[in-house]
Amino acid sequence: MIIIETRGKRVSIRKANTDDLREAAYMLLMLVPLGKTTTYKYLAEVLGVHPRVIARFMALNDNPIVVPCHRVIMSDGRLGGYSLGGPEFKEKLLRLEGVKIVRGRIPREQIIDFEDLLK
DNA sequence: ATTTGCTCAGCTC
DNA sequence: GAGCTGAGCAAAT
Repeated sequence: MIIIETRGKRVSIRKANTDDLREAAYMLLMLVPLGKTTTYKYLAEVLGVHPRVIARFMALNDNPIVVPCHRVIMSDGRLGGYSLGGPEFKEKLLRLEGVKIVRGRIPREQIIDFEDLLK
């Protein structure tokens, strides 16, 4: 995979096949610490794909044990979907990890920013 | 807070 | 290759 970065805005020239992108997505996700979350949008921005593609990748996650796809939420703080047990289960998992959910939303502080993470 | 329209890669056939 | 779909987004209401 080749990623060219121009003035802060990322432009990716994707010679990568989808499997490569998938793996990249999973690896980034594994950088998200316990008790924090990230969003489909962030991941999409970093990888230079459409957010829905990230969602698709998560849905196809074949190894939920090592890939914490429940930590990926929507950009507005709402939970988004979860194919293994539904959104209720996703919420349960997050609560279990110490993520606080306020009125159906996850507060900003608990959503990591890849800009910072990758420094 | 809710509705509306846009999106685009993956999927299916 | 054409058409459909969606674990989303953003603007307008």
